[in-house]
Amino acid sequence: MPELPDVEIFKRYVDATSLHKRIESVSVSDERILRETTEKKLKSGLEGKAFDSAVRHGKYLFVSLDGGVNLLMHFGMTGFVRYYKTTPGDLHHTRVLFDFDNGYHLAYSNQRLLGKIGIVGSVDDFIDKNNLGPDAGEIDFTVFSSVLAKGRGTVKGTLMNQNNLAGIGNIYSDEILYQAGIHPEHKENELEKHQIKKLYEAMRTVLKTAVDCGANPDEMPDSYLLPHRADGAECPGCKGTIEKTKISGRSTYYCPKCQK
DNA sequence: AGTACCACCTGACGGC
DNA sequence: TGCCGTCAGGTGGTAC
Repeated sequence: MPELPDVEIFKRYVDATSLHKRIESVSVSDERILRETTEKKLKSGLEGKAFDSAVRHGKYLFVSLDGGVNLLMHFGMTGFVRYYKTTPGDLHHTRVLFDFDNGYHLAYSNQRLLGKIGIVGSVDDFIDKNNLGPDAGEIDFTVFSSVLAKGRGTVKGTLMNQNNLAGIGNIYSDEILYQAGIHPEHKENELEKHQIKKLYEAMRTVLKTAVDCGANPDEMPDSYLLPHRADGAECPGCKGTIEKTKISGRSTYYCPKCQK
């Protein structure tokens, strides 16, 4: 699931539960989730230290520890974190577990193993090295416009490309385009100025609203596509029919009447 | 340089 | 009941 709003919720969750507690031990139950590190390195880097603060960039979460080290977390499609004292019955697929000195635990769960856990020094270096664009929640209008002006692909593809701007995935690109009234296959360099402005405003509003709703579609306004994101569903705007199609291999939902 | 497609994984669901 | 294909909100490599 996790796109920018979801990861922002995870960040707040980690901030609220897991900071300033001594990490007694770290255990990895599936090494395939590790990125450029090993269980041994993770243990030696984290055990005995404490999480200090969490920072999010796009869909990545970095949790800093004393000593200039950061735990890197990416959630893929099925990842999340959970803080608890007694192992919850509905918690499966814990890949990495952090045990704190207060008897509580933080689990990084990820069913499909598409995410990753690692250790990085500087967050800025990581962003540079991976060519991540500015965070979608922070990008200013001028930069946003210049990004959109140069590409020749579909608007949807551009919004989802993490090298352009970081944090938007399949779900929220659909929502943003729906709110902006722009067809997902619109060629990005053929967008008019007022459409780019509208897209930018929609992006900001959607991301903020989603975070305010705890990234939970059930909490979102009825005027949003997310609660109606199904083939044949009723468009909350025009009462027409939501259609499903595929754009660059990803399932895409949109309203043909509202989005031109 | 930019875009399209497949592989990486697991599990749920519908059809036969 | 069981097997099979398909699909799922991400990313990175490779091939055009």
